[in-house]
Amino acid sequence: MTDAPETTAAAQTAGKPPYRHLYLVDGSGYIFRAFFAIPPRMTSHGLHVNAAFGFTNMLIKLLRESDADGIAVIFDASGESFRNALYPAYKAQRDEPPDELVPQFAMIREATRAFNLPCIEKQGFEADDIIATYARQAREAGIDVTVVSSDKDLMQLVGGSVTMLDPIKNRPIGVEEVREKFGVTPDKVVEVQALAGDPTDNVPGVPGIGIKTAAQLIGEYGDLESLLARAAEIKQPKRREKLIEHAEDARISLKLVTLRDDVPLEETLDQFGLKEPEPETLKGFLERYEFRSILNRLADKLGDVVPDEKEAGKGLPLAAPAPAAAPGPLADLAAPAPAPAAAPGAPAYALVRDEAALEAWIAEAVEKGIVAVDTETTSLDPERAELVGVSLATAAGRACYLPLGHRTPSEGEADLLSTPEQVGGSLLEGQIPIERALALLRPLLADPTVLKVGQNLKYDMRILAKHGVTVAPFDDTMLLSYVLEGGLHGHGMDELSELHLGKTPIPYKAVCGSGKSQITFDRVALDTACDYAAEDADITLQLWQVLKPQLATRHLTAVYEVMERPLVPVLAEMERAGIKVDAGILRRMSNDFAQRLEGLEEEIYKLAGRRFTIGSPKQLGEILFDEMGLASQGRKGKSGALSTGADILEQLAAQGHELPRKVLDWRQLAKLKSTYTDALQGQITADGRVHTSYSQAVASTGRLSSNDPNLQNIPVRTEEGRKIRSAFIAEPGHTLLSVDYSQIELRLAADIAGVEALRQAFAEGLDIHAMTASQVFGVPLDQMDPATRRKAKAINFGIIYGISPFGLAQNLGIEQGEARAYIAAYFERFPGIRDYMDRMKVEAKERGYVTTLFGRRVHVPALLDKNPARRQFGERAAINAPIQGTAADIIKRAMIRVPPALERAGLKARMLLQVHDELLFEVPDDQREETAALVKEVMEGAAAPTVNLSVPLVADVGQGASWAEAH
DNA sequence: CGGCTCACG
DNA sequence: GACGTACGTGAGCCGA
Repeated sequence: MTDAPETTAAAQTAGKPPYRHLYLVDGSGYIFRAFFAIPPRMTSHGLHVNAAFGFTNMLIKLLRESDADGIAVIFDASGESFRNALYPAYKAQRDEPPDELVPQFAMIREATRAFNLPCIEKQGFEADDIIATYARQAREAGIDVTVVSSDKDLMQLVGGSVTMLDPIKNRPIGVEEVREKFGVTPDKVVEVQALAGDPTDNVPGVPGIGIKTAAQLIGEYGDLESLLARAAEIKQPKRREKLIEHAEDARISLKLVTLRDDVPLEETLDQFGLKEPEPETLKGFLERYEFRSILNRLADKLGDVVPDEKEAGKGLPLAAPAPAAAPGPLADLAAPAPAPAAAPGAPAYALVRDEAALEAWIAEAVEKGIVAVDTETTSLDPERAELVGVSLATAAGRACYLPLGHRTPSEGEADLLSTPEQVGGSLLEGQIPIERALALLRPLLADPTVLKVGQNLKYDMRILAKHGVTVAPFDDTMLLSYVLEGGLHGHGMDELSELHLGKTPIPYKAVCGSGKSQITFDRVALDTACDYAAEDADITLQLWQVLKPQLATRHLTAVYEVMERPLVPVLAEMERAGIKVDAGILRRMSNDFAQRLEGLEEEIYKLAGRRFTIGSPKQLGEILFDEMGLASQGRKGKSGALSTGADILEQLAAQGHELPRKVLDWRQLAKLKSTYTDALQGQITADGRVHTSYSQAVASTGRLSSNDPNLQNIPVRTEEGRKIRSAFIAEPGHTLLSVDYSQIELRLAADIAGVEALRQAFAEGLDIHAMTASQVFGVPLDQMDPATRRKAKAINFGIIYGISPFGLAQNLGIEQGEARAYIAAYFERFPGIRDYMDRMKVEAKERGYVTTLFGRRVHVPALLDKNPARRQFGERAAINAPIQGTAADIIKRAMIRVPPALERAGLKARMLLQVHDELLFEVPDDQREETAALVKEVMEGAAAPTVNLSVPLVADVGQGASWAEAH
């Protein structure tokens, strides 16, 4: 090995090393960082091994996934180094390492030897100097060098064929990263360090100069000596004096931070070529410290740990890129390399095709105690979706895809002669049978010691529940983001990835296409599917790593853990339950509407003098305002067209015009037909029920939203519309029970704004709108007329929304001046309201968000907009959000408590729907009364014990065979 | 795909 | 005095 011809530049080496890429691992640096970065971990004997475990995994990763064909691990020798002779205080004030860490120093050396890697240290020198020495030698010998460390003191080595790799973040550190950190190129790093100093190592530097200033000075003067020589030219007096006064400190600092690259060393470069580890030694080491996941992963190399391996290497979950050069001695430790030349830094993901591989991933997840999970299906609608595959991620950049239901791509059009198999496609080979795979996954996904991380896990839970798989415990990155940054941006994975990881995930469109040529995920080729699906799990895990720690630091743990996370399984169950809908009623209504619409259309055309598209605001506007010359309020929309909204048509109708009235009637029926009676029929599934989907991370205030279909906006305000609710029915022998909060937002406004008169009224159970009317308009309660009460009611709503004279005038159809006077009278009577409004505006402007009584943050970025309209919009939102948001918090708390309360009481009711202040249940007839009382009690007490409201919460109960009757 | 309109709390 | 108006949603239709 040593007989290769020497190069002149490599005079110090004993021969030309038989490798091309040398990895110099900073063992001492690693252990400190790993100790604090990796969660605590103990052997059964109580020995702390977290840093050693991380180190071992890191070595395996290097051996398998990098192109390293030479490795040396470098350590600090015990005792002082030559730097102490230069400057006695150097590293003098360092704390003793923690007790749990001390024994791990030896373990890491043991690990290094177990992998048959050289362990290098030298008295009187630090690891960094040794690394610098070998890096220089390797560079001169034409060998690429990667320094595995994140130590800033090593960054001076970067450049040319030398790069660094942060082993904990698994991130390369190149010239760019160094420049980001120090503001200069690597060759100037020591100059900057010398000026800035380093308090942790007691490197003095020049007082008052940090990295920023140092970089700027070095950028200007080139190097430390030139700067010191010309220090008198510095303009800032303080800085000039300090530089002159501390010039000698700076020179000593330079010597302290400059690494020696001439350390006399026994081991030479040619000894660092990879050698196969001794299986018994390695196995002994792994067993001694109980690194079971690693034992499993290396099972095929070490024998008999996982007995039923069929092909060597096949079960290994690690995908390694093919070595660039001839395979090194450990190449055979590496998994087969399916990954082609990927972009630098782009991880190659593993495709799991046999049970052994799946078991290895599961074992790794168990070992890690955390795994990100994502399912791929044939549809976004969980009711119709079929499971196609599952992806798992166990660490950043480490993920796999488990295909389960991929089929042959269907070719061409199906015709009458096609067999069902040709239409449906046949299951591809090389996939673990789905039930077998799920049998393996089931214990992992239910394992109480393994945290499952997902993005919008409710969806995956519903899919997996169909196969009898439950997921617990779990975290949801979408909800983490929602709790942390609700109101600032959306919480979809692509958006979060861009935002937090600076990475654009593979677009779904790129995999499945779009529009007419879109295919379902089960028709995607396995390799493509793997890239896409495993990336999702990988990103999800990385998002968790970014987001989860922020919960505690921003004091949002309770919001997440008490109100959001526990709601997920509750919502999943409500969605799964669905609500029974009588299609016959809807069909008959649709037919009725169709007939009446036809009649109305004839009349409208007659009145207009011609046929036109009534549903087109543009055409209607032309008829009304141009052809018929009706006077309008002149309100215009963004497109510049005059508005034909209901309020405008209402005014025109009030002026005695026939056409606007007819159009209003037509619109009402058209809306009911298209949005409700027609659309809902198509949403009824095979069980005769409609299953909505709740979005938990959409509404900025903390509310839920309902979609596909939206069951939170089923008509109720008009007689005609309410009929649609009669189609929502209970199963035979059951009753629908509706329990809704009475005036919850107004009650909360009274509490939050501290309006004593309102609180009093609620406490006494008075008619709150009548009370308001008597206060504001001076009418005694016993003489209250409906019109006055109606005005007061509008004002009360206005308060909740962030009232304005214009809005109130609009709502009541009165002059703005009159509305202004009402508001003034209101504020006069209830001054707490105005104080509250001002407080919210100030708070929101200072902090960017307002909070609910339960601590939820609602961000209102519009408050800082320079456009006054948008800013005022933000002000109103800031006023409304604590009220609406607190109400949302309360009903969420109730929803979480109701199912276990029913369970304890032995009641069989199912919670079906939530409509902001109402919960709808399907109850066995004989349990109506008991269930109603229980639900009412839970809802009324839902703020306690976290918040003690100064107003009572009241929930009203209704029941009947249909939602129309129950409401 | 944005705008308009309208259903709900 | 600007700016364009009540807070929060989702869905269907029209027309570019």
